[in-house]
Amino acid sequence: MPELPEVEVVRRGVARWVVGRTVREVDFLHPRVTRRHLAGPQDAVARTRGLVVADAVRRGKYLWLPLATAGGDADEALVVHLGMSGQLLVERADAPAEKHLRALWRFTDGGEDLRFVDQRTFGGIAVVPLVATPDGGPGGLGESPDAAWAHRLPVPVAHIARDPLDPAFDDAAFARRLRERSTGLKRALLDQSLVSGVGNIYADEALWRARLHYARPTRSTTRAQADAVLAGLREVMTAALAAGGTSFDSLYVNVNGASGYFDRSLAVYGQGGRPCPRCGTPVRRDAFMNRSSFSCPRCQPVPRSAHW
DNA sequence: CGCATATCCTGACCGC
DNA sequence: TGCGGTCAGGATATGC
Repeated sequence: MPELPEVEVVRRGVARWVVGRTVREVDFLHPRVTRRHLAGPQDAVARTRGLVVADAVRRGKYLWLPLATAGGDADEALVVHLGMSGQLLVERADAPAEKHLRALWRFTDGGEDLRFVDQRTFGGIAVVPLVATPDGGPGGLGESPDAAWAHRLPVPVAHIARDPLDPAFDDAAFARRLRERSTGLKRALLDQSLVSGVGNIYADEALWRARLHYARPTRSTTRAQADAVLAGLREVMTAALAAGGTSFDSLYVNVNGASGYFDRSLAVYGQGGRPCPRCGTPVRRDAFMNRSSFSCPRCQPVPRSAHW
C-alpha cells in the first residue's frame, strides 16, 4: 500500500529516468485509469503529446509531472495517484506487457517507456492545469523548488495538505486544527486535508510511537501530543524512505521498494497477537473504519472519552 | 457544513 | 480441486 515513503521512492525514480524527456505517444489501456480525467483519455493524450517532462513533484500520496512546452514553462501536469496497487515502471519497449498494464508513455528519444501497472485499478491518471493556491510557496517536494511550476498545484491536489516531510509543514497550525475537530485521532490522521501522505500503516506506527490510542478525541489533544504524533510520523516515514531508497538506482521504479522495511521494522501494523516491541503485551487488532487498527493495549490505553 | 459511512476493485487466503 | 466468503484500503460520493 503506497503511502508517502513509497510514493517518494517512485518520485525519485521518475526524476532519475523520465524528467527532461519529451513525450512522443501515450496509450491508455483501461477505462478506469483516466476516470478522473473528465474530458476522456483522448483529451489526456492530446494534452501530453509533444511536451517535456519538466520535473517530478510530490505532495502526500500524489505525484505529478509538470509538462513544459519548448519555451520552458509548464501550465499543466500529469497527475498520478497509485491508489492501492499502482506501480510506475521504466522498461524497454520490447519488454512484455504486464498483466495489469494500464497506461504507457513513449518518448521521442526512443529510450525506455514509462508504464503504469495497477492490479486493483484504484489508481489513476489525469492531465490538469496547475493553479495558484492559498497555501502558496513550493507545491511540494520536487527537484526544482524555484521553478515557476513549483509554486502552483494541480487542481486535484489543491485541497491536499502539506505532508510531514514538507519543510514548510506548520506543526503549530496542525495542532490547532486538530483541536478544532470532533473526531478520533486516527480518523484525523487519515484526512488528507489536515495532513497528507498518511495511510493505515504509518498512522498505526506513529500512534504507537506517540503512545496514543487511535480513538483519542482530537478536541482535547495537547500541543505536546500533536508534536509526538508528528515526530512518530517523521521517524517511521524517514526510516521507510531510507530502506526503500536503496533500490531506485536501478532501471526500475517500483512501489515495492520499501518492502524490506515492512518485513523487519513494523512495531504493530499487521502484528496482531505478537508482542509489543516495547512492553511485550500482545498487539491488539480492532475493526475500524472498514479496515484494521493495530495498537498496544498497554502502551496505548483506551481513553475514557474515546471517539470511535 | 462537519462528520461518518458506503463504494469502487481484484487476488490471496481460508474453511469446507 | 473448487467454491463461496473474507480481507486489504485511498479517495470520493452520499447521507445524516
